[in-house]
Amino acid sequence: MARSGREPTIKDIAKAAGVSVSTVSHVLNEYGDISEDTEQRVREVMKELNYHPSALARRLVRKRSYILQLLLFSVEGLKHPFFYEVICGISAETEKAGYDLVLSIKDVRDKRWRDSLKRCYESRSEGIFVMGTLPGPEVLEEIESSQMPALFIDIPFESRRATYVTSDNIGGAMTATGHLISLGHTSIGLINGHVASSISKQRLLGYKQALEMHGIPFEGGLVRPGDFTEEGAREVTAGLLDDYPNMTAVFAGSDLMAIGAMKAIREAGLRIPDDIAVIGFDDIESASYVRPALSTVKQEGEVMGRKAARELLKLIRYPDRKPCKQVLSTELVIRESCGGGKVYHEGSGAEAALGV
Amino acid sequence: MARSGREPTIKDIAKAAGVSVSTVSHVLNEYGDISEDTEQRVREVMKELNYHPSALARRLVRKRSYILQLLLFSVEGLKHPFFYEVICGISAETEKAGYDLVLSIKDVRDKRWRDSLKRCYESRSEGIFVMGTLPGPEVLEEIESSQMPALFIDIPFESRRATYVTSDNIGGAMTATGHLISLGHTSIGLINGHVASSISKQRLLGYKQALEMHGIPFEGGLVRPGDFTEEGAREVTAGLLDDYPNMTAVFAGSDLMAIGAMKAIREAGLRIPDDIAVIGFDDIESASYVRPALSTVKQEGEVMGRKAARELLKLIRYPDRKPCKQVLSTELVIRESCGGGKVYHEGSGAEAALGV
DNA sequence: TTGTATGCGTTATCAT
DNA sequence: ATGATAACGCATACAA
Repeated sequence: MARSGREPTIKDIAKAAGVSVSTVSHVLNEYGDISEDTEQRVREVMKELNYHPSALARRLVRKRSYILQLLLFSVEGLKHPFFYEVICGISAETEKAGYDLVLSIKDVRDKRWRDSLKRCYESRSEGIFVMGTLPGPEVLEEIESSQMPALFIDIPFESRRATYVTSDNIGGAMTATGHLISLGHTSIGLINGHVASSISKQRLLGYKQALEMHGIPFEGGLVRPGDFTEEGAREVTAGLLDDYPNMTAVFAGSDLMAIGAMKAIREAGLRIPDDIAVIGFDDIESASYVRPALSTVKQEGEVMGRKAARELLKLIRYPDRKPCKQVLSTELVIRESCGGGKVYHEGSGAEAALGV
Repeated sequence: MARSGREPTIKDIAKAAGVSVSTVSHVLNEYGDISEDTEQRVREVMKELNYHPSALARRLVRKRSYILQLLLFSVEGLKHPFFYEVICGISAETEKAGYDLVLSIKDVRDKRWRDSLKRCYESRSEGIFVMGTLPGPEVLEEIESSQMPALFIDIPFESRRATYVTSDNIGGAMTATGHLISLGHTSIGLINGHVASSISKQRLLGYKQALEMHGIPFEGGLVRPGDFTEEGAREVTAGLLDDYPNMTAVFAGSDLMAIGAMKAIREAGLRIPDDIAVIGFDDIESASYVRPALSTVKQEGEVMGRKAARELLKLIRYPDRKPCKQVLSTELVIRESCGGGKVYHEGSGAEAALGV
């Protein structure tokens, strides 16, 4: 046994097995050029000494870190369940590929995000995932100039070594708006996210296109910027309700905001969906719990994470590959908050039993 | 400039600045024994060449990885928002301490969890966080025998180098049950988690103690093991409703299960809280969205994560320190699902405006 | 099939 | 205040 307190090294194994370090190295890396006998002996010694080759040393000599960074810009108070799903997808794929995933969660207001990137460079991360609400465009510049393969989640940024995955926000918004129109609504409010956010812009676009397709004139006042929070949406919706008494439906840019909108509607003494129909975006867990259950546009977080990971791995593996963005299709989930629709079965059939 | 394609090394900096590598190293590590002039020059060169010292090399020579592992055993379909909060807390503290946090999410059913640990050893992780539903007791044995400092979340395991943080499950369960009792309920169902899970055992204990304190006889049939899922709780509750028509309240071991219970209650044609009162555990986001809003016992995930991280860091820093477990207090959050109580204000005052 | 020697990019020890 | 040099633990080209 090696001196206690010290991790056994490849030398210890070699000595104990009576061979050279390179022989040990060869069995470690399965070169397949070691005799049955020797290999057996070496493996036994490794077991015996509980040997684990140092990834630190291996990474240094191979000049590869096998590390991927996940940088998440989080907004306080907005613990987005959607992120959790995406992360699960990313983790599954990167682990399968033999990478370590280093997680870094930064508050958007934390000005020290450069420190996180610096440490990411020092760790020689082979690539990076970026998600959440960017503290500013400098993040994009910084990452682009770093030349590091990068994959953005729901942040449409492309460069020579970077690309993104996102949902079909335009299509999803069109579907949502179209659903409301098909139910007879013509005065539809839009509670959007930050105007700066790209997904908000796209959803506005989809909203407009749906209106246009059905010959409904666009009314700018019906569009209000929320901030992706429940409370923000509640306030904005209250204003909308005051200004547009004829409005009969609301499309919110996220389920969280839809829930805020529902509160405002109820506070105004109106009923959902009888007086005002509501539809959201995301399909978070809560969407099926609120009453009435929220109709929404579903995004598959885990799938998004997996696709992101696979793309980043390709970018790393084939440095000359042109980054390829991916737009995932969305799915309309009809529950109760828009009325009139059919009931969406969620496996258990519980919704159906509850009646609409 | 260094040959393109290669990251500049400390040698490149030394050469370009006309000094030795050790001088560069000294400014890098702020020994404070380099002349103003030289330091200035070295720093300029580093900027110019966009130099980032290799953490790989540094870690090897220092024999420290500055890496912490986060192992999360996840149950499919149970995307626990609570975990997300805990992870945020862990990330914040570990990053502050200068550590990289390597995230690994494994499905409980995935038998290859040993691979994750193996890679964790190879990376020379200085410590590990473990959370979620363990695939078996072998995980504990494995981690204990590894001698690695370990911190478990909501998994009461202690050894020479390991300990855990958890909420006061007994106290929380007592509070919840006591709340129901104080509202006049005497026949109270308990939808618990897996019997094997320690937190379930503790919550059962708290439930029993509360009954005893108020002289209410314990009725074994009122206790049913759920599986922490919404659907499981729904089925179990249905059975409970059939078997105990006199039951007037239900305490669920998690908010998710409470929501499932609510569905079953409604399906049985009963009203909440008029016919059956319901209280949960966790205080996840959805708890405030369901109608009626769910009264529950709140656990602070982020705080738990921060405490866990601080404790693990101490364990690493002081190897002879006795691991110190932490039990965080819980808080009763009264909303609408138990009736009779006062209204809990959630900042916005929206609940109050909705009326109860 | 196995061994020897060199280097990966740092830090640290010892000189000067 | 600065420099030369030996580790750190491994992989690999080359020799035997």
